[in-house]
Amino acid sequence: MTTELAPESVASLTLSTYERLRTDVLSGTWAPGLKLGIESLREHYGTGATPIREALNRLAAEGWVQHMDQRGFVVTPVSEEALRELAKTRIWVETLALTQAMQASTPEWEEKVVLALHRLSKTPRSLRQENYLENPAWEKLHREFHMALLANCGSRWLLGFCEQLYDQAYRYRQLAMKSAYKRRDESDEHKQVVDAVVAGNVAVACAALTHHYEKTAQIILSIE
Amino acid sequence: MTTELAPESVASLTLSTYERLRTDVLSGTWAPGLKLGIESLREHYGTGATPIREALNRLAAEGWVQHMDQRGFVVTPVSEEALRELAKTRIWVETLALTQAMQASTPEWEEKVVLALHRLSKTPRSLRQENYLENPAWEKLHREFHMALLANCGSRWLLGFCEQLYDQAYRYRQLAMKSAYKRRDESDEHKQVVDAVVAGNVAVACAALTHHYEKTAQIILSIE
DNA sequence: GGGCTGAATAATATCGATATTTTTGGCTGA
DNA sequence: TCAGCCAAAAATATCGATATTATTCAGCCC
Repeated sequence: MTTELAPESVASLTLSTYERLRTDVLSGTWAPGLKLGIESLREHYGTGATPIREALNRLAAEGWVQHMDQRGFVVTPVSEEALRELAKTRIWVETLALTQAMQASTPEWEEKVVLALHRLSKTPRSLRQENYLENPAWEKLHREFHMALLANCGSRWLLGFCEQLYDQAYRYRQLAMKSAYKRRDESDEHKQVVDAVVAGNVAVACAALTHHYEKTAQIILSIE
Repeated sequence: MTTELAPESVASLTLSTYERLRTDVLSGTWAPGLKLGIESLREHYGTGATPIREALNRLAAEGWVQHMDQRGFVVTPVSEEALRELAKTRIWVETLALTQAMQASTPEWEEKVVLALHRLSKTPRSLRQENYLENPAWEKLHREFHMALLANCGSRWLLGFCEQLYDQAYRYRQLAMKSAYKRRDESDEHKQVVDAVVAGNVAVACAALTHHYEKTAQIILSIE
């Protein structure tokens, strides 16, 4: 057997194009409803048409873009109704996942959750004091915290659904940030969830998580 | 505006290739773990490499095939453990969807469910009396019945997840059928769910649905 | 004899060009 | 003036060929 090198070192163009395109849709660089012409993307990302098309097909299956047969791709539109539906679904599905995770609780899992919260709380939300500037490190730890919370649910399917919903919600957060930033302190909300998890109180934990998401949705809706 | 023709009449090659490939994976024509070489698929489906690759990318995002970067595609393997996890997840998620659907119940929805059951019960499970031969009409109506049951849940996301899980379970059913067919009468199980839905009893309906899926998984596991 | 090395081989990934399809815009006729 | 229609233009979808990357296998060194 040969020695293994870092697998990411030479990703295929399709993969890296996929990742770049995905990032740009998530971050709102490509606005909702925008037509994504093959030719313009080809130029923008400096590749041939094949990697672009393959990436777009994957993104379409994941719901980030829509594919109209013979008529190209558009960034999936957003709407107030879609956000409400997303938030609702997220509460349902993540509540389910958290319940299962807590029922299968182990000391190792509990420790990972506490650790994830600790790391998150030590990282600043914004890179600048005066006005908001996204902190990639915080975003990464925030996602990891929420996923650590659900990691123990015992179903990769369910976990995958939660990731999808998280990322979808992230896009709405990003789009809202573009128009206005409302200062907010989530750290207390996170802490309440973890406290309930450590105490083993499923009902309280789910309620805290629900409250966290309802508030997020409410803030975004108040901006738009 | 010009007159609209049937939109399916001239599907792009990518789309029709995607559908054919998907069908072949679902039905077990391409066995789990099988390497799907671009060249052989290209010959088999009589197209260029581009439509094949695009279809494979979509299927990869949906979990039907796995994509190893620079190393091609393989049909997602199956395992006893994966089936158990799938069945478990399905019960969780569909129970959730059914609960929400019933809480938002309307006469129209109830009627659609009853109708879907009626149509299903009038269609034979197998095309032949002596031995099992899949009846595509029954399969179609069976899927429609299960989706009608959840259609009222109020979340397209949740509904999409349920469809994914249904189709995944379908593949396991198909694979199991290839080795042995156990005669089974699902019609009674379906009826029990609908009776509880009509009666408005959420707990009983969810229990009946859970029982239905547990039995399915158990039968498949007993074969393998 | 066993494991490593490095060309030969086979496959994937990518490109550039072509064939189809949709869209645009101007023209005609009422 | 406006609807309907045809031709030109733009874009998507697809192909065939090429560049890149993994795999195989024989030969070599230890």
